Amino acid sequence: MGLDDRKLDVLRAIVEDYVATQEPVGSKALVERHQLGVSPATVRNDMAVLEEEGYIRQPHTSAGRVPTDRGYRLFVDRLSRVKPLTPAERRAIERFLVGAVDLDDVVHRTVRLLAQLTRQVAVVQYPSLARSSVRHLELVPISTTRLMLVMIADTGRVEQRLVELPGPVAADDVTDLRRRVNEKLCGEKLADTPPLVQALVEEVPQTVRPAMTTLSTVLLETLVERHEERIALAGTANLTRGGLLDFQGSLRPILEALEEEVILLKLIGEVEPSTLRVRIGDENEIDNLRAASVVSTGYGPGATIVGGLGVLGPTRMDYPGTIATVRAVARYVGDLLAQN
Amino acid sequence: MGLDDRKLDVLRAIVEDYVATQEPVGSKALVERHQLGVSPATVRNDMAVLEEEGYIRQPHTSAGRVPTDRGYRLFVDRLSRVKPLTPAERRAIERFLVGAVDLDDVVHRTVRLLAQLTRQVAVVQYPSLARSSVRHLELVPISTTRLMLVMIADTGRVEQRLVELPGPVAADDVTDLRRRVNEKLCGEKLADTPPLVQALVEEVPQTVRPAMTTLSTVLLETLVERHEERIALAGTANLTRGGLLDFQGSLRPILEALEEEVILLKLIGEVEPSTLRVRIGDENEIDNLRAASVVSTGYGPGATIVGGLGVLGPTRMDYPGTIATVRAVARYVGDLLAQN
DNA sequence: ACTGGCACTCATCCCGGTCGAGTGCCAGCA
DNA sequence: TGCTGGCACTCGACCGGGATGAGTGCCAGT
Repeated sequence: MGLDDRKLDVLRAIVEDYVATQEPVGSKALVERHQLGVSPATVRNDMAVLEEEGYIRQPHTSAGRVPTDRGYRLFVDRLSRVKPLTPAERRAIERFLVGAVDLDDVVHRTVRLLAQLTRQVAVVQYPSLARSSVRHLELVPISTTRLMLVMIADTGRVEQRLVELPGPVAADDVTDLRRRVNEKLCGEKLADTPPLVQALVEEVPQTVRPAMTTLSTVLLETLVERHEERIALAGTANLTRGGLLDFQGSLRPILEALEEEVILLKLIGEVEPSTLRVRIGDENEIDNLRAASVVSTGYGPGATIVGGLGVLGPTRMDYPGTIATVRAVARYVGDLLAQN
Repeated sequence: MGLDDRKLDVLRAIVEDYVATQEPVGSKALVERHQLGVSPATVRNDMAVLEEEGYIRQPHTSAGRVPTDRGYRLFVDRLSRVKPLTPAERRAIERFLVGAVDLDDVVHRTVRLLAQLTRQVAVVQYPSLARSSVRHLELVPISTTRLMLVMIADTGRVEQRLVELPGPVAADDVTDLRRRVNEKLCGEKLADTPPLVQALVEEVPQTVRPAMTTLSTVLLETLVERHEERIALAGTANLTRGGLLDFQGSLRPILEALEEEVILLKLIGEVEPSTLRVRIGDENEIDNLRAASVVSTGYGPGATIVGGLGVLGPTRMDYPGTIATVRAVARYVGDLLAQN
């Protein structure tokens, strides 16, 4: 049962070689490429133990060994050394993120950067409305019975909705509503707004009561219920690296999963502060992603977290490198947001 | 050189069978499955001519025939009969598009609908700013030296940009600016605004001149230069149907092309009124898409066109069906936009 | 101008044999 | 006890050849 240091070294060597070469690794090749200080026979014995414990397996009898999901897990938890970013990578991050004019711009640049650096599929969640506060609400008259509601959050996100009023409303009344709504809701966490919106409806003068009632419905939808989380995606072409060997030959399930925003949110949305999650193969709850690994973390200005980001790739990925990159990008983006 | 009616019939039969079965079609199978009224030998002679003319080819000596890009082109131009939508499809379209609350919502639903109906990759361009007019401009003070500029177009699109002012500006001045900007620009085509913006800078009182200058830069960027065309994409998983036989085995180039907004715009953005374009294989200017076909058209309220939409699939696609669907969806979306 | 017949081509499939990487086991040695 | 070298064994990958059959081109006959 005991996995002594050498066995762990062997496992590490197997993971590293397999990730690099994409081919099952045999005992002889191992001792040649790593300074293990023992003979292939000894390595074989260690391998037998590792296999018994479920950390590696052989695709077929006379082939080398391949790490299992469990093996990768052990590797990530205890065997991988932090791999510092290269100066080139640091420069790439900085160069990529300066000059973003917009929240949209920031998110797009980030997701492309992540995809490019990790050479995998990158996913970035827009700052979550659930974690934002109201900065400003704007009511723009479109016609006498239609308003455009624009909500600007402190995270820079802007949401808009069309409001169909039950009857015509005068311009002055719209101005009045705008003032009231802003006074009441500005600065509030979105999650805290429902009772305030309710109060608004009651405070409002009789003449605009119907309009306010309709508006309140849309407000609640926009602020809380519809929890419209947005997601940006990039690097799907990277799925085809490794010539269809990864993902057991079919990209189908992966691509399907990537089309579902709900699934993507599950992947990168559930973030605890300053934690980085690595989900390897079977550890993914989503069946379609059983052949993939996901590295994700939260980001936000300072210590607060407003959204998640991460990458998805084959289980045989360069975990240390990917983890370092994801962490670094998240920190840079956080700093960027803090400046606004 | 002459392609008599029967030869055209043969070509049509080949295209239809090949699209259906995905396998090279031989002379014998052809006469079995279609009422051509002649023997396989005759069909073979016709095939020889068709091949000489470049409409079909054989993958290898003892295989059946496969249409070439040129063959598909002839089929689309002269041989395909219009395939009316099934009632189920009509219902699907209606069901899918009612209840959209938002421009975002409309676009998302549309692109998913298209992908689902055609079982291919769908692309929808947001209403182009270049073809929109200004409905309203809003200036939201974020701090004394920062404004959020929100532009609402008549097509429902909303764009926002952060404006860094050169110095602090009073709330009253912001109100004044807002009024001036709206009076000057509302209702104007975005393309016509540059001289008006220029005029604004000169009309404005000395005190807000610096702010207005900065604002004008951002305005011009937002309205004209940045031509921020947005695109929605869905159905990439459909690329994997046909088990890697389509697209000559590699999705790589296709996925790469789909990541580039510029390319997508090229595909569906260049629309002449009420035209439907079919680009088959080699006809695509983009090298990465030489193995694919694109069916695209414009959409918009009434006869005007505000954006493009289309689908991308293998050259061996069901052209009549796809064309009918794309056309129908474009019309429905146009009607939907007309209601706003 | 169409048809049936026929010889021919060539990809696919199946089979058996060879090759070699990699293993497990064991006896010997420190 | 733990490591090592040696050895027999397994089994997938690769290769070549023969059989199969779909599909063709050509030609003579109607």
